[in-house]
Amino acid sequence: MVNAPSTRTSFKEKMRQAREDAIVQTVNRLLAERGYEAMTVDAVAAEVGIAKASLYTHFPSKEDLAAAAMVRVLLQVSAHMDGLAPELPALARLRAVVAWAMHAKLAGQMPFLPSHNSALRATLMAHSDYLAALGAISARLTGWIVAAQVQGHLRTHLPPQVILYTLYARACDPVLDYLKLDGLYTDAQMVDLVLDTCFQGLGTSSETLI
Amino acid sequence: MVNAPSTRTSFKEKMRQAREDAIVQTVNRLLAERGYEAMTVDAVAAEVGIAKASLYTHFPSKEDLAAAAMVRVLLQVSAHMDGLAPELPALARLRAVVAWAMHAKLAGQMPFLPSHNSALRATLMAHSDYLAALGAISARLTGWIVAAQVQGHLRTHLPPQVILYTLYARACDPVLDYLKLDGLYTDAQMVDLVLDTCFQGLGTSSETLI
DNA sequence: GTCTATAATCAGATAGAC
DNA sequence: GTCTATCTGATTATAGAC
Repeated sequence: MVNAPSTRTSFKEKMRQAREDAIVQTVNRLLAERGYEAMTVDAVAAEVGIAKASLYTHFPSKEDLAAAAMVRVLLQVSAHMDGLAPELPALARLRAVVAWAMHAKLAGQMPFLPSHNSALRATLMAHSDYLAALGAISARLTGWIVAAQVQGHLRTHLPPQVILYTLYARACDPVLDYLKLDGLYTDAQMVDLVLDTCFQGLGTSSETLI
Repeated sequence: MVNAPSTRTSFKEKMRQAREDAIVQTVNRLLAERGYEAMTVDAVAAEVGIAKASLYTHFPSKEDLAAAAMVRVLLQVSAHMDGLAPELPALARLRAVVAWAMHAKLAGQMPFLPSHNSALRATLMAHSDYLAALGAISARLTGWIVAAQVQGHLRTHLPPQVILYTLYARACDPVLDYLKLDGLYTDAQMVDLVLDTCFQGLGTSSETLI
């Protein structure tokens, strides 16, 4: 037997996986550039360089395409979290995760966060892989948030949930888009500025106005 | 002459204006709920209770419809700014404007901020009324920001432009959407929480806060 | 001036050739 | 398995009746 069936299957599966990666990466970029509604399946197929019908052999619908892209990002975030030194203070790890996401956004690889009630939101909320990845990340981040509060690095009267949402929102902050349009700062400077406003706030500590 | 032409014209113009207001208000809400792409002209016409063709006698295109809604919000913001007591510190006025926008968002009356490069963005950037209103508000807010920095209430090493963008972004903060979904807080509590994270930041500092 | 009905276009999804 | 060609439905915009 020259070709063992398992070998052939494995090779084909590998190719298939590679192409799916290329597809999902393209979807990621187009989602970041245009958002879900404005991203067309034709554009995805054209950029990947395959026929639209071939796309549909990999993903049954446009919504699943987007969900796969979101899951990919979540898994990347999770992997990045795994790589952070455990001896770092929890606050430093939180900053690092948000900074990583901001850099991804500036690189055009961070799909928009589904804030407004789009058709996509319902799909994502029914997508078990997405929910699992999001839940896992949220649980870990919440643990870090509580730890940072215990260590006195995050303000304790803010509910952890509020801090978690704020970090998610800052990871996709449109301020980065505006600053990038101005072109006055490097990517690193923009990330530092937005991180600074996020953790330190806009106001001075002396102001006590409400 | 029983009916003076000017009177009839004025009355008709008044009716027309009233209907345009109803249209724009509906557009505002649908933009807030669904975003530009997902808002259909059919839906607008249906909610207003007129035929789609009648809509097109008021506004030549969907894009102009959205632009009118954005201009309406900007004019409302401007009017709100006019109504703020000038003796208030600049920081208090800035907080009040952002708080007003947040309440509008929670009430479903704040159309999304055109952050991602949508088709609408190009239209708005070519819409003179929109640019004029946005420019006027930005100039006034920047003046308040600089004043607050001079008074020591806003951190001086942050460029005013960065603070301005941050305030715009917070006025449409998706954190409000997430908190609202949880349903744990009143509108006022949510606004206070997000304002707090915006101006005070998430982190503690060496100096005591509040 | 408003509405019904329709044109024109575009996007998501699929059938069938190879 | 991939591509060309097509279907189906939705959406923007308009023509023509009243």
